Amino acid sequence: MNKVTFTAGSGPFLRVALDTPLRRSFDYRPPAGCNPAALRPGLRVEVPFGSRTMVGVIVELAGESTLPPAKLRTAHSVLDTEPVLDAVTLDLVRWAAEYYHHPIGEAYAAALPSMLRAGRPLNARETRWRASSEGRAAATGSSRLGPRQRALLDALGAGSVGDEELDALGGTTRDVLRALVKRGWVESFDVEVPAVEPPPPSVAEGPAPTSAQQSAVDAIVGALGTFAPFLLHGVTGSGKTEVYLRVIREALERGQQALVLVPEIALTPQAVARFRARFAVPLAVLHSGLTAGERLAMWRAARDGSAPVVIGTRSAIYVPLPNPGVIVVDEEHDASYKQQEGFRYSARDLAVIRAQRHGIPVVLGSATPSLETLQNAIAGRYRRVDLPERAGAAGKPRVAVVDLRVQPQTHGIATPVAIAAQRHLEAGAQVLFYLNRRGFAPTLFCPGCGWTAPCEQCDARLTVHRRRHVLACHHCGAEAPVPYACPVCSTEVRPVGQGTERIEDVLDELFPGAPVVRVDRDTIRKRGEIETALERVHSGEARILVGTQMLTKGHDFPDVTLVVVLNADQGLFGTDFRAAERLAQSIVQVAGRAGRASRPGEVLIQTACPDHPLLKNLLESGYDGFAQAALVEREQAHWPPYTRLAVLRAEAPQAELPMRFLVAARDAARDLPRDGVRLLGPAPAAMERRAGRWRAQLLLEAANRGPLQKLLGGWLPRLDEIPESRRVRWSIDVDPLEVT
DNA sequence: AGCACGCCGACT
DNA sequence: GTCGGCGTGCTC
Repeated sequence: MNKVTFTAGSGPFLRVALDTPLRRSFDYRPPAGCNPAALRPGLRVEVPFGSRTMVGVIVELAGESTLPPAKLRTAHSVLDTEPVLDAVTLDLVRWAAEYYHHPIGEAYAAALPSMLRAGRPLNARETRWRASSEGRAAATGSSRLGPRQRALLDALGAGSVGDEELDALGGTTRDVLRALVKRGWVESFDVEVPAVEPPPPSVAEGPAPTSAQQSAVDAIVGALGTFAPFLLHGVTGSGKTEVYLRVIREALERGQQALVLVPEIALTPQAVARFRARFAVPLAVLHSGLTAGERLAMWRAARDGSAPVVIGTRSAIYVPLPNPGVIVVDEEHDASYKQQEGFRYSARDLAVIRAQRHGIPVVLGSATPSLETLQNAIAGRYRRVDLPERAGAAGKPRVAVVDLRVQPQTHGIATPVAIAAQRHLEAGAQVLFYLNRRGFAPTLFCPGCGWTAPCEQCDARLTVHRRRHVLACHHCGAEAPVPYACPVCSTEVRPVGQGTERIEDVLDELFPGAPVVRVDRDTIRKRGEIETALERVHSGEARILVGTQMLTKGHDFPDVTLVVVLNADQGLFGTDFRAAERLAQSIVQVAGRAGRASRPGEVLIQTACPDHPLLKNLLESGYDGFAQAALVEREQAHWPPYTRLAVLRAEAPQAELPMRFLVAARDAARDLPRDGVRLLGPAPAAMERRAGRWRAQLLLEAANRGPLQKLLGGWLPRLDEIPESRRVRWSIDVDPLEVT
């Protein structure tokens, strides 16, 4: 069947990406009286869309439109005089939208700071709101005020709020605000956002590089000006950062910019300070804690080149850069580079694509590289550079397993571990306990009838939080009071198993003279709190550290000489094909915290399966040995990096809908050229019910990207035609991190 | 996703 | 009599 092509008058037409989940762009006529020669991709436009007006990005100028002329509408205005996104960034976003099969408009929205998304000018200052003097008088006096108005005025107090805070307050806060502004009780004002911090007056030279560092620097610097991906594999403490710093300095001396991506949790003031101390140039730092205005200012500084060094988390991969020389992805194995909802892109993988487009080197650094990256190095696509020795040369830590089946224990701490900890504490050192499970106990159990406290919204058990006196669900956030007795048989219930809270208590008892600091999401709620906690460790005031993942990322503890992994078994039998990789990375990363300075370190791993091949491998031949064995297993089992995956997920409040949708989706692929792509499932998710919603998934597996991409391209547009698609929320995840 | 329109139930 | 529940159609 032939499609009718309309040529609606003569061009140019604007092909515009709009922030909607619709998987296409929209054509418009240029605004009245606009100079067609000034139109370019990357300019933002304000356009009518249904009954509202929206801000979009011109992605293409089209000579003709396939749309009937009567349906074409005219754009209201062009918002920019020059494109906000440069050619490479425009291309990168388009590439990502296609590769991850995400609606183009949402992809562009993800690449822009919120103020630009909202149509504010590139040079805008941030708008905030505060109570006027009349407003403050009204709040204290007896003026007629709605309860919500009073609450907002109280919240404002003597301070002010910006867009994020308003959104966080939620609901109809904006309407309340509007009413207060109208009455003159709240006024808006613009704040000048400090662009970027000025460089320090003097910069340090940095330590002399080791020979391994020097050859790594030489290799990467030698590749400046060409596309060259590097795997920089350096054990913890081998000085990867020093390599980054020296490569970046060289790029700066050539008048180029550097983009440094770091995992979400690692962007600490200390990490930034390390960069700031070395370069006599302004630094743009992009992370989730910025206000909308700050983010725009940083983005602008990167875009116009006034900040030659840009450090940021995942979304910084989309920052426009006029003259990039090198991209660094630190801790490239970190899961936070993959966005886990909505637009599910991998900033690490996009960094390689981006470097290719710019024709520059990209450095993927890690002590525990992902198996994907290792495989790329083995296949010769990435150049591997190793940093073997630990700078400061403390020697390798001694690693041993403690068999929980035979050793006596006190609430999750084996006696030999307690003795070792005592020894290290008496020697004046610090001890770190790692347990990836927060709360007091993972289960509340009835010894009478076997009942355990369930979450009403999820297929999960509630975790006991004793400090806050609640049962909490770690999957949906639901909370409930802690019952004294079993609701079924009235027997007294008790917490079973260990969480970080309980371990903290046990350690207090075992080592009364040694203050304990606990670091997990319950003790660290706000940005900056982790610094306070870590300061207690660095000052020596605290002697024992207990914590989750949070503790393993990017923090150094020079005086810790013993690291205890309390429960390795959780990761040994995970259902996901990446469980072993993740466990190995966690163990190696946390072990890397031990014995930094001149003191030898010791690592003890508690497990009930000391003979598990993964652990034996890791202990006997380190991460490299583990990775080698794991790659063989992946190849035999047809998992990535030897196959390519995509997951179609669906969820709905009704139990049977997601499966029904996925079965129909499977059928919709029946007549498409399959080309070796296998469809596995659908099957209910590992946790079928979560936050009151039922979930299921369909897995796609292929030997190569090509056929998988082709199938997805033909298939996904059909899914909107499945009747159930209106009643489920579905999403596609290309290169998923988890397939459970 | 929004948003409008349209058609049936329990309430000021 | 209407307010409002959510099915369904549409967005250049």
